[in-house]
Amino acid sequence: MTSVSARVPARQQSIRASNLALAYRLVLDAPTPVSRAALAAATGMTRATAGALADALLAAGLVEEVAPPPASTAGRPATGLVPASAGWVGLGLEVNVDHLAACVVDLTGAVRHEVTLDGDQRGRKPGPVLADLAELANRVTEDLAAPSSPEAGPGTGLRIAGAAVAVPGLVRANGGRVLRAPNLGWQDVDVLAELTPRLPETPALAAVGNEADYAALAELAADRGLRDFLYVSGEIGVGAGIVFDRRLFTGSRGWAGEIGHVTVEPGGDACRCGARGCLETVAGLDALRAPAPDAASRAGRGLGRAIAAAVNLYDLDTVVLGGAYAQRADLEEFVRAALTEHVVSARWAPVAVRRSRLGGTAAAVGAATSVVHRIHADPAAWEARD
Amino acid sequence: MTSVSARVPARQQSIRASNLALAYRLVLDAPTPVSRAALAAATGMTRATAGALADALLAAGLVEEVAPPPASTAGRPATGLVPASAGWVGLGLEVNVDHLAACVVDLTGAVRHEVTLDGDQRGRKPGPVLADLAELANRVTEDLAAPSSPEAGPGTGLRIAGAAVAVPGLVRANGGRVLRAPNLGWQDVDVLAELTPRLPETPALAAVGNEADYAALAELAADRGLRDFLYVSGEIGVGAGIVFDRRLFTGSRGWAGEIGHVTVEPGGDACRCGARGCLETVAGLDALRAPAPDAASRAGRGLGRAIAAAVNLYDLDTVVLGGAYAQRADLEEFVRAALTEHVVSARWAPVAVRRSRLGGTAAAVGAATSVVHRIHADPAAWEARD
DNA sequence: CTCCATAAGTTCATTGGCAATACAAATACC
DNA sequence: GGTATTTGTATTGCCAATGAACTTATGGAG
Repeated sequence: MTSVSARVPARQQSIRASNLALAYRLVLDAPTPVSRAALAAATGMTRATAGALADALLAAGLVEEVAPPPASTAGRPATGLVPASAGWVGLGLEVNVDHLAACVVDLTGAVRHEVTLDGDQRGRKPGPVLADLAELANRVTEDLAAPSSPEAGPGTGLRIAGAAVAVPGLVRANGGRVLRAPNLGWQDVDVLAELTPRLPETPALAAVGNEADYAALAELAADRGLRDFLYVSGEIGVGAGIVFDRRLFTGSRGWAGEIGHVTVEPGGDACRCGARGCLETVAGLDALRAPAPDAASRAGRGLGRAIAAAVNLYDLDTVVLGGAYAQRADLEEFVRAALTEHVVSARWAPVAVRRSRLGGTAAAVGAATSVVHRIHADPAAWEARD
Repeated sequence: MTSVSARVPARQQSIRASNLALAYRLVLDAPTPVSRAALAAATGMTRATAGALADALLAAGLVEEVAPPPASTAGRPATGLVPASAGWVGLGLEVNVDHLAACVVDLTGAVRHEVTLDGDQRGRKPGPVLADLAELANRVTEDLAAPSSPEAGPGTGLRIAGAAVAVPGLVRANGGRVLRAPNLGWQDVDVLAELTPRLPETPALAAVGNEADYAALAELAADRGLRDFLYVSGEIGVGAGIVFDRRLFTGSRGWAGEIGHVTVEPGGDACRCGARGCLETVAGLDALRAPAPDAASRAGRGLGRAIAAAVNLYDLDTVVLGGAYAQRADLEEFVRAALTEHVVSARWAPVAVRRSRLGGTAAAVGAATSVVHRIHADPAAWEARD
């Protein structure tokens, strides 16, 4: 998920690909339909060029034309362009401690279909879990193929562009291999290899990623105002996704955001990881549910210190609390207080804190969104595939 | 220092600029002289294109041709290209607590000239300090202009491309304004506005940045093997520079890497910033020099926890200890132990820890290097300026 | 109701940069 | 000295963007 400056020269088609992505980005980000002329004006391209790129996006099925609004000014009315609501969609899958989920997100970012299967996955072997997940995924793709399914909505003909799988654990970047998912009891599981043969309807393009990272992407898609933020997911384990410049920051190996093992109580309780005083030992669900009377304040303060460390180190302006934290207004207050106290830049630029408004399947939605993002980022690659 | 995806369309000249930078990068990174044919082979460009770009770099004075090596194989011997040792250079300036420094770095990354002025700057007003710094800078530029100065070396005719100033404090990105430099006693100082009129020989291109960030750049330039690392500078304050994918990561506002105020002893000593238990209170120079018998171990453990937090959050593979820490082998051991204990990924990928081998003016060198990096990154912008 | 101003969108010749190919130059090996 | 081999250069064609002219579609003035 990290851009690597390729040692490949730019050719004429690179500039076209770049401009096509630029034009698409404007259509995607605009709150209202965009005309070809507006595209040209916003970018500095000529209307001729903007028109040609718009036609290419139309031909690829990535945008749609909408009827011009009632003309209020002189001149020929503009035909608007909006992201296509039919055509390519992303498939998002999620393995979590207490449920499995599959969902489909279209190019507009809308969730078109979602299926969850509740059930404790702890202690189950990866094989059966992934078999269940594949069945869920195939049910979703079959629903999409059904001629007049209610989920498909007005624009039928949704085609899966690719899939991504969210897992609560450490994933090797570019590998599709889960190194360690302690709360599932998994160790070194090749999710891609297990899953791919069981998903006949889904093209090869697939990725495996951390649950918190994908949930952060879902949050980004849901709130246009977000740009640089920390998403903290509180479950049995505590993970974080960092979004910088509207892109996921996963580190070179995909292991960034391991906030759960930041030390918040030196010499504190022993953690599963072998160290002492990790955030997880005071603010993981097991600790939060403990009968100790000060569990919540202890968790809140620890969480606040860890988040303040992340904000100090990354220079972020917003923190979103997700997972189980989304229900805990008390923790939010502790975090807000800790940021005011510990973040150096807070006096110039206060850090916003809020709880996620997304449901329990944010990671699945984010995984699907990540697939859609690939199309958004490089529409030229999707021109021929129709 | 952060790349912002500009909403500017790619033109034909963009592709040339991109390819020129690609060719230059290869020349810069190669351990031995590079031929035009090797350039073509490495990138996939045709020899014609590579040759044209090489000629452009030569004409701009950014590379030099060297005599072909004694031919060992059949075929026409290749004329090698190396980064130019004459021509454009970067000017780096540094304000620090106990010294001022100015230095010049050429396109090969070599330090061509360096001047320091020792003296306690604490409590002095910004005006006089910056006047002294400007005088230092002007002495350096005059030395360069002198026909046969020993510093200029064989390739005289060094021209200042721009300047950058390192300051131990919080700097607003793109502003040139120092918000707060507690150890200098500065608050809201417009360094660029103060300095620019006093530097008649230096072009307008100038930047102001954090001392630790620039020191990290110097470290990067000195060690080809570095790619993603944390540089921690221990002085009165404790700062960090983060380099990710060989680029400085400063956050969107330039305030990333504020490790000095990560909480390492909850409820600990009061810090200048108003909080308690900040890293600075246990591992800043004042604490290290304190007579307490456990000062070093306490500092080492606190430093280790803070660095482990940064490594967990950023997914880095190397830590460089700089500033006063560069002399402290004892601290290095504490940090190494803490990383082994607290970093989740350490069992798959151990984190390397080492002390900086650069001297006390690393920040000045890094500042000059940052100017050189601008030329390296966009050689096309420097074609006409001759 | 007609004409004109205005804005959107399209067509076509021109321009800049790279690819492909052919060609010239310089060396090792037989 | 001739041939193979590699480097470097010149020529032609292609692609995508530019700029200007042209067509289309609307509101408003007379």
